[in-house]
Amino acid sequence: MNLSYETFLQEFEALIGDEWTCIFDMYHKKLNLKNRNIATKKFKTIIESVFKLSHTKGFQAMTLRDLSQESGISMGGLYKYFSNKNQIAEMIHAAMIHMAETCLKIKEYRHLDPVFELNELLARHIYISERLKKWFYFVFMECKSLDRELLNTIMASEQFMGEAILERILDANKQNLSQCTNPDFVSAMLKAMLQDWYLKTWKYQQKNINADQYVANLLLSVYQLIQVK
Amino acid sequence: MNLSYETFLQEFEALIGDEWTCIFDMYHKKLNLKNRNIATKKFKTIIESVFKLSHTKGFQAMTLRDLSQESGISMGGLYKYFSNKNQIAEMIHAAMIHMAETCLKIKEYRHLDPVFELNELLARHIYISERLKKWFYFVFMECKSLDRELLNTIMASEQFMGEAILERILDANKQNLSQCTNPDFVSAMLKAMLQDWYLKTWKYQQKNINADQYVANLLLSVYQLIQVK
DNA sequence: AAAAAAAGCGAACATTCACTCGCTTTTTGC
DNA sequence: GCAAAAAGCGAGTGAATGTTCGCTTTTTTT
Repeated sequence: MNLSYETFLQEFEALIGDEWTCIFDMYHKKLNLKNRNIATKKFKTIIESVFKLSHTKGFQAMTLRDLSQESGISMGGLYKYFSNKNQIAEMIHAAMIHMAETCLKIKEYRHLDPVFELNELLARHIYISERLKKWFYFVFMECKSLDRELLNTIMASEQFMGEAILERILDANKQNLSQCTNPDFVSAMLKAMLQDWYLKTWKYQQKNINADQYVANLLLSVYQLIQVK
Repeated sequence: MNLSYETFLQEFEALIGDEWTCIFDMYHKKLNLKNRNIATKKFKTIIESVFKLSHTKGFQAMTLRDLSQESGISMGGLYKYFSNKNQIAEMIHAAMIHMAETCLKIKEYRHLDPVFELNELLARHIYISERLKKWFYFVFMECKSLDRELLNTIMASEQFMGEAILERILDANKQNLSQCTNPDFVSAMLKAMLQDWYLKTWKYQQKNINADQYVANLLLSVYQLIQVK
């Protein structure tokens, strides 16, 4: 059996619902927001405007007047949904981390076939970053507007992923399923490819490669790179 | 024969000299700078300060007061070396493009063994981006502070590189030197790896992988991915 | 339907920033 | 060694930005 993007999406919805209610759940108390219906819609328009503006001019260069105009919400109105500009970035980061971890950590992979585990790991990462494309892109590009603590969380989960990949390759070698001569480099390569998917979305869109095809190609490359027998 | 980073550095010096005189040559007329000796030194301290500050807080978030303090040059003094803040970014971009193109285009690769050509292409790119690490990183992260024209130049040279890689793979297939079933994906993968080298410098530094080792690993992967016979 | 609560508004405020300019110091040309 | 030119200085300026707050409109509760 192989995971597909469609089945992943179902899993995502069952697990998280959607990103806007997730943000609401995380922050409504802090911000004194009562009406879930209204607030989730506003979060959607605000954050999508933030994504659009920071994609073209960057988060720091985006002014709150820009955001007000783009979202159609007044300055005073905006401030009901965050307490200062930097908190917007923080909310996006924190919610994205929460969603990604919820999605990636439900499965306990250990003690299965390491090559299969590696496939699962890579596929799930592509799928979650496909579902949350703009979130991943934002977090990568704007991580400098962040405080140390959140940044550390991100770095940690980055490293966790890198090590997980490496471990599977080493396991596969140990179990004589593969003979990879440069596991460190190959795992770095695979991580770079996970990143490329959300950093260069336009490129793959232009080449008409969807998430499933990308995963298929990635897994083919894994077989060649670690020389699965 | 194989190019090494050391021999590349000699070539670079012979061709360009160093980055600061390059910037001086490109901009001294516009800025009315007369003393080459003084100006190149100042450019060095200013731009290195820009790299440091924009690495930690981003170019947009960096204020000219920050820059003044970091470089030890007064506000008025700084403005002798650029006419407005955004021009700093433009100068860095333009100079970096100029240096990279000078380095990459001297060699006319066509009509040799395509696999050899591919190796050369990749190696040269790693080496130039190693020599100009901070420049490449800055251009990637801060390209949003740019006007359309310069951005287009960058995009064009990006695409040129991608196509050059792809062509070599297709040629190798055609000449029956390799049998790559997914040339589009493999070329995307190689490009991603070129980028990873200057985006994640700290990672490879930590793993004690230098430019030559990186190239060697990359070339090994090429052989596996395009299945050289 | 009235009253209370929540959501939304935008002009006003204080602050910060990029940038300037009159001046001093250093370098260059003779 | 002196005059002219170049380089360097930093307080001052106007514009723009993040943030607030008294008020209006909409929604919820009773």
